[in-house]
Amino acid sequence: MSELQWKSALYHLRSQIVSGELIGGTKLRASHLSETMGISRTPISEALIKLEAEGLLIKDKSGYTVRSFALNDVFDAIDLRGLLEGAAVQRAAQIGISDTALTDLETLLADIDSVIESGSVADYDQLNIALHKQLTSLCESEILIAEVNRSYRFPFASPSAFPTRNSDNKRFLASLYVGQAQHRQLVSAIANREGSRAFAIAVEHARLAHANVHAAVSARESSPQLALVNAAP
Amino acid sequence: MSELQWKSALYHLRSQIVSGELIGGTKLRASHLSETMGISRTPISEALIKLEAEGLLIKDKSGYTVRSFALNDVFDAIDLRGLLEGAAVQRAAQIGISDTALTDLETLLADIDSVIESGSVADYDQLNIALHKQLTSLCESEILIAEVNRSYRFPFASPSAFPTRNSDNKRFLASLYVGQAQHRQLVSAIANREGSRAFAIAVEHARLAHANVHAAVSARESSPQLALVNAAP
DNA sequence: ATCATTTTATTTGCATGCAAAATAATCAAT
DNA sequence: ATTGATTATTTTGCATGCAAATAAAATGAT
Repeated sequence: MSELQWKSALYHLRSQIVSGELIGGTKLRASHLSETMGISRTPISEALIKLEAEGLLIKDKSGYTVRSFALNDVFDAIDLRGLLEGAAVQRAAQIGISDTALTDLETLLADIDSVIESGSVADYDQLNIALHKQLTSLCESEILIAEVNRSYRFPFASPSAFPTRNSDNKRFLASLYVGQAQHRQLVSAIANREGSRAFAIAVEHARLAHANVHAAVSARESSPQLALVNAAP
Repeated sequence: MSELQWKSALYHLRSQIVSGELIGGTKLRASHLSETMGISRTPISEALIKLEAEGLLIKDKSGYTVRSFALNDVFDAIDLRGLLEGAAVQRAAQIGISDTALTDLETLLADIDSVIESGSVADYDQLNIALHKQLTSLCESEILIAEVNRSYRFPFASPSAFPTRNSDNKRFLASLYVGQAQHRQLVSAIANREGSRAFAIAVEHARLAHANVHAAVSARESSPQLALVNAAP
């Protein structure tokens, strides 16, 4: 497992940014990072270029700066994900899916049911992501799939954002049930070739995350997914 | 005008790819490009990384390859643009726009009318892009605006694709009139705060490009925008 | 103190050298 | 001829040196 230098720099910097360790507005200097990380500037620069393309860094005439996110950016990113996932499932419904694909989806639904009962949030996360990926893949558009996945690049916009924490919280538990009900509606809509229904459900499903963000903010929970978001003005 | 080396490499390579001079599947070697372009490998590598992030190149374990586009990728990219522009104008309609913004839009509409009459396709292109940018900007979501602009990165998906050529062609002239009618409908929907109408018109407006692609393909026109698309299977 | 100007220190953009990896070429054996 | 092993060539990934650009510090003027 050759651990390329630029990759480890990329992963390290990205995790520092999304964890909030590097707050918005921080200037990142290749020469300085090179010293602290003990690797040369060339692979650091590569990592910085890629992080800029991901939208986590902004480049001005001299140097990179960690991007600041306001709360409305969070909502916009969530809505963007809903829009793109919606387009994907709408197309999936229109073209129809195979029996085996439907069986796979139903297996995933059942698995998610059991992890909700068992309360294992880590497993829920993983299965939830798997279901979303599976649903998206059914649209048979490489370009659309790539854009849906790209919309997950900000941690607060990923489908697995917020539900993962505070599993003993009632409101959170309710949102799990609602979300899972929407998953079932989504699969049903696709199976029945109801494209616009599938679209609407996916958009609304993403909107669940709005409520979770609001809850996290008003409870002043230090949610890891919100670490890279600036204090509200 | 400081002409950075990596920028000129980026522009040069990008234009070679979108013009079809470099066809899909071609392998791009930094060392070789360095010699032919007379600049060192470092800025070449930067350009290649950025082109990969743009989706024009694919990187396998060793080296970059020019991406191949099939015809269905073209339609998918056009639909993606329609979806994102649609989301932007829907939001614009929902939040409402200022009087001055509406005046600006109407000025652009009138300008487009006159260039259609005068038949200057280059001017049409520029004004059409300007109108689309203006419309998109009204959604007041930095994140959405960025994604709409990103959806223009493949030349065949940009709003100014196909209409620019064969201005003496009847079918093409008709599509200009239809497109401009849709522009007016779009502005009217936004002014009237009719969000879902605006969305639907934007999606349909992008679909005009489908017909232009079909026409270009069946006429075997060597359309510059289709240069990077592979021969149909 | 505030601001402008010069000086000093960093930092970036680019070139290039080099080892490790990958590709291409050569040859051997079936 | 095809396959496999060996060698030669190219290419990448990384390190690093250097000039030009940028930021920071120091100095001086009001």
